Amino acid sequence: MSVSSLTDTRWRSNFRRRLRAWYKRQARDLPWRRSREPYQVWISEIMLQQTQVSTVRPYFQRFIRSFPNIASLAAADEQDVLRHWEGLGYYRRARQLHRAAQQVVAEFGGQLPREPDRLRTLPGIGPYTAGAILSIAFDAREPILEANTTRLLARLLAYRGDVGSAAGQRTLWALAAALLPRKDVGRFNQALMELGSLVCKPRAPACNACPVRTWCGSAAHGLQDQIPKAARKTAYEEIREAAVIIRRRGRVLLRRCGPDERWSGLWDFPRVPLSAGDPAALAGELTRKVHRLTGVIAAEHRHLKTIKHGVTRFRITLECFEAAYVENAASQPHISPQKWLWPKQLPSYPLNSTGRKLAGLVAGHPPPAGQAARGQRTNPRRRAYAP
DNA sequence: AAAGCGGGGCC
DNA sequence: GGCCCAGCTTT
Repeated sequence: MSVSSLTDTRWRSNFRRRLRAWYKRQARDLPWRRSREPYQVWISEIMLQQTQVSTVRPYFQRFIRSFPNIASLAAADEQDVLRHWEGLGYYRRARQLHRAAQQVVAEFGGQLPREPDRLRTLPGIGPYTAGAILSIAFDAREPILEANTTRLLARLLAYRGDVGSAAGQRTLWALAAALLPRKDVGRFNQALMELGSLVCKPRAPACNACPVRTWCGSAAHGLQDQIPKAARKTAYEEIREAAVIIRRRGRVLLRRCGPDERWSGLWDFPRVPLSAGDPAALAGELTRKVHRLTGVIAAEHRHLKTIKHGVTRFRITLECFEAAYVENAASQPHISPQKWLWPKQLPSYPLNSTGRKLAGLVAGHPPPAGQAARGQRTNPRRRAYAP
């Protein structure tokens, strides 16, 4: 199959027929396929950005139950929306989705617009998502291009260039557009993705089970393992950080991540970068950095565990500590909100994944009785100051 | 054009 | 341990 054969009408209709027949038999029963309501299509497409189907499945159901329509999402608390996103990653999606719902209410009368240009003005909706919503929900004749179809179409074309380059994107979008049927466009687009996901897989594609192998340039030459060309360079950076559970009379200190840091909008235990100094200086470094971050002085650090995790281009070794509150000695007001929370309150705050793990430790290990008593002496109970 | 943004599945 | 995922936005 080559770009020049795009003008061959008969070829394209045969391709579409084979693909649809396959999809009719093999389509998975996914929650978001049970409704073509624009709102539900929208939610699913945002959740599915860079996120696998199996991961999204339970999130979608809970989200729709809690926010059944655009108006209820627009009226919700951002924290509540984030809580439904907890664990899904790319939390900017949730904040943008929330803002977009408010924009739809304010500017579009509460209905998703059917015009591509207006749909694209909503935060979080780019070329793919707009095409997906318009074709699936409104049966508009709009192409899509994402991970599955990029691989599928590149293999069909035996495209040897970089599929991520501007030229590669132009070529593949053009093919996606040229293949579109006149009607039932959404089902066709989903069939392309499904084929890419179930058959035309990244490794060991099941070419023998492929309904469109006849037209595949890669299968014809045995190139399916080399196309698309892998252009990924990981280049991780190893860093060390520390997170501290600071206990104060039964409660623990949480802070909300600011707009310019990771996990913006989510809550986390106080977390600081750790220099690779000698272990003896660790306690002092922790006390100093946590104080600078939170205004709170904590001591008697006890190491709990080490968690390794990755985010974007960092491999993080996270040293988790427990510490006792000494005093609040903030030299300046802190922009990011922070709160002392009872362990039972933690589940109602949106946390990042390591924060969630530490929250589990808090619940499982209540503070020793002696520590609470010591905290009480150094910090006698008093009335809260009126603001 | 490249970087930032998460977390889990899978080999 | 590295690759991958129904991408979008900012620099």
